[in-house]
Amino acid sequence: MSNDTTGSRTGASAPRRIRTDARRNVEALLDAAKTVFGTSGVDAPAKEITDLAGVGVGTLYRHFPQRSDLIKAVIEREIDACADAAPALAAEHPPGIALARWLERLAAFVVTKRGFAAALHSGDPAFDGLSGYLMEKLGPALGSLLDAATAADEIRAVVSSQDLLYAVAKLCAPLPDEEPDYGRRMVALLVDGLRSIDTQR
Amino acid sequence: MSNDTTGSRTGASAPRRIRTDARRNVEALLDAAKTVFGTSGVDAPAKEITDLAGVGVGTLYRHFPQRSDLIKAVIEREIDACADAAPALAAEHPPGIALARWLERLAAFVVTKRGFAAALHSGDPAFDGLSGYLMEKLGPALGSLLDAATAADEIRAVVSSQDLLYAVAKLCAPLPDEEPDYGRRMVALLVDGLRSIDTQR
DNA sequence: TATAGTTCCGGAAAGAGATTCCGCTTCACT
DNA sequence: AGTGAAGCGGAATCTCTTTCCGGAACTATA
Repeated sequence: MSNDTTGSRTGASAPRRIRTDARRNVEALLDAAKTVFGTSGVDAPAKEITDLAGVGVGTLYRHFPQRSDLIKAVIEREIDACADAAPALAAEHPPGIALARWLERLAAFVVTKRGFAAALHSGDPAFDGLSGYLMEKLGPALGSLLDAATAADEIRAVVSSQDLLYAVAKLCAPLPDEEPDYGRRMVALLVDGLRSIDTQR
Repeated sequence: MSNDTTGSRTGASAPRRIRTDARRNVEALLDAAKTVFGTSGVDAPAKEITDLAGVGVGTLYRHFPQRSDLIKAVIEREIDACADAAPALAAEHPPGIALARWLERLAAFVVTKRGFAAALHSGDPAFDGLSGYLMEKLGPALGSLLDAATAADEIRAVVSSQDLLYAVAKLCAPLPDEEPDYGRRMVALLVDGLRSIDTQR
């Protein structure tokens, strides 16, 4: 009676490890959903996703009871990937270039993932917290790039990472009739501005 | 054989007048849709709308074969209302105040109508042209207010109506975790800046 | 490795809502 | 008033979502 059936040190919160097939299915679903969302939009039939993932519908609903759960998971995964790209860039390039490259990558993400801006602006309470997640994950990543670039005297210290993040998010959520790379151009301009140390008095 | 069956002067393009009951139903549907969209979101069941409008589902689909047609029509109607408000404001207030009031009204529209930002950012080609419609209708309305205010020396002539329009549209499409009146505040700030003639050298 | 106890899976079935279709009504014009 | 077109309602149909449960697969233990 007094024995912990799992033997785990973490206690009541982790009664058992997640089954490996379950994790594999979740990954397959997220991959499939990312692809299908890109092809047919976020309102694509569930069957299209489950077929591509090679699982039954039941499995989809087990892991993502609401469609918004699936959308959120896909987006959060992309945000993570974006954050993870920062250290590699920082290692490969001088600070100013690393920052520019990373912002380009962020802009590309926001521009191409229409579903992202749509979810962010949908007003659906299911997506509350998404922009919080964005700040939380990307804020530090951007912050360290920014600090490094500032310390190396490659940019002017005039913006916070939050300022930049929101600026990119808002500028890159394009209006339909805008030229397609309006957002990217504006961000590039912004970065050029930041890096224009030598033209300053 | 050679007779025009309608007797209309406009020729082939207007074979017959639109039936008054049809027009009445369209109006009822738009009113109902506006209300229901506000209450239950743009994905509300069609029945909810037709019931409120007091018509059958068939009637909805006759006039708006796609849901996006209905959404577009509702939004365009609000845009029209916004544009129509300009002359009245211009008649009642001095130019600078009229401009400020109108921008407040525009901001309120963008902020409250979540569906607007969502449609604009959805990426669905069905909504292409919406932002064009916005520019086309609101551009001149804002332009005349702006010209009047500039002529009366109540604001500085530093922005185009398109600049202002896009600025409002983008600033007021709020991220979920932002304070709710972030957009309104930013627009107010913008207007204050425009009107700060006396503090300029 | 064999066993017991869970967790997870697939896909049929039920439910919910969207969309079509057509006989009947209402309107505009003469 | 008569006539033909336009429009209407809502039952029927179709599509997609969501639930449900018998059985398969996995993990922990001996």
